[in-house]
Amino acid sequence: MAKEASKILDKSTEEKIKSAARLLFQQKGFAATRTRDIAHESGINLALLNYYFRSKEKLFELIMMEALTGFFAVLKSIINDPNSSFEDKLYLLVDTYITRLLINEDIPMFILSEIRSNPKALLKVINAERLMIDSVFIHQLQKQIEAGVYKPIHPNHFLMNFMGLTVFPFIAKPMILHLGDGNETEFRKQLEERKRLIPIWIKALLNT
Amino acid sequence: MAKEASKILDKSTEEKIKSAARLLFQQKGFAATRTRDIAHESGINLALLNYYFRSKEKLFELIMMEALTGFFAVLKSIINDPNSSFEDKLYLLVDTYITRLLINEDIPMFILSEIRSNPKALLKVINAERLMIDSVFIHQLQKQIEAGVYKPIHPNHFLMNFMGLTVFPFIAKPMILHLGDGNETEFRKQLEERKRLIPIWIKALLNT
DNA sequence: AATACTTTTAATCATTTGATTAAAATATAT
DNA sequence: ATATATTTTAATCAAATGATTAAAAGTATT
Repeated sequence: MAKEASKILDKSTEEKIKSAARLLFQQKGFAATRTRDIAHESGINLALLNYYFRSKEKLFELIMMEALTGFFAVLKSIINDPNSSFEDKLYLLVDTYITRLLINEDIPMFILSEIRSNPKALLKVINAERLMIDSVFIHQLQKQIEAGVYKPIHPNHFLMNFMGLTVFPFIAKPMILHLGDGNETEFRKQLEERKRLIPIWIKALLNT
Repeated sequence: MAKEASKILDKSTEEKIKSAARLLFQQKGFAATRTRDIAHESGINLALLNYYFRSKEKLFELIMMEALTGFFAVLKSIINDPNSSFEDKLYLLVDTYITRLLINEDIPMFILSEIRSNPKALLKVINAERLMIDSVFIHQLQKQIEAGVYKPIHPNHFLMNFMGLTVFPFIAKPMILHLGDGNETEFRKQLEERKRLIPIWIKALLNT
């Protein structure tokens, strides 16, 4: 096989394009991103984008699919682990997601705003229907409620509370900074604090 | 003056365009909205859009400004009312915003995603710098904390928790429906429930 | 009714934008 | 070294898109 060297180069340009596309799609969304900007950002010729990925749409689908599978793979593995307790999962989910989102702050807005533009296409592809409500995590919560450890709560409320507390700050960051004291370093420090605080708060909600 | 009759017509077409623009901009965002779609949606000739509003940008700025001022006017009047207690404000904010957002579900995603594209331009225009942190609402919270009614919490955490619990469900609706039981009627009923529940939960957080 | 002003329309423009093509450059195989 | 295959480039295309224009239609004023 004489493709080793070229395959490496292939992958290198392909990956350059993907990285630039990831950056721009996540920052500006599909509609506001120009293929020329992706080409420029990755330092390649515009035609190479179509050579490697056929079209802007195809490239976008690839980037989005990778973002979604990355997002849900971690979620699935945590919430359906039969060997960890409800509380374990709570800590692990908050810690894992805040850590990941501090590295890539744009992911939540990217996923949620593009899902809003095209909910069926994007959500049907990933195999996540009733993912939460049928999970070990939620079953464990319901067991705890039945056992009297926590007060009754509808799983949907729990889900909204949990995601709201964890994910919302990343979505609303510019507004929160503006309405608050506007210190970004402080903001990131507070997000680190929330790894510890959110599980405590969630448990407080569950006792109310 | 001979403009009365025509003024009414003016306003009617102007308003038709604005309504269509509001609908499409809020649903699809600035970049994905075509002026032709606005024209078609409002049943007017494409040229009238420019006749009345000069450009797509200008029309967008108008729509966005009205959305922002509507959003913040209510907020300001509630959080700086010296005659209501902290708890009063809590109930009123949650109730007012959930009621409004149930009528126009797209507003939060619209505002937050467009602010993300252009934070300085959009946030500087509205006079809301440190709006929350310098409000009577937050001052009252701090008094209550000093008085030992609530446990200490950083105002930013409070703000993120409060907004997260209230606003996040509207932003993540398609995903929440997909991860949960997918019943939209049920979802709306749960949002109604949250008017009562969020203040209770917030107070639970503040006691933890 | 005649005139002036405002609103609306159809046609068209200029740019932007996603995509393609044919040739050049580079790498691989014989 | 030559031939073949792959990758890259510059030039160009066609459609989409925001905007303009000049004429038509409608309304108000005298």
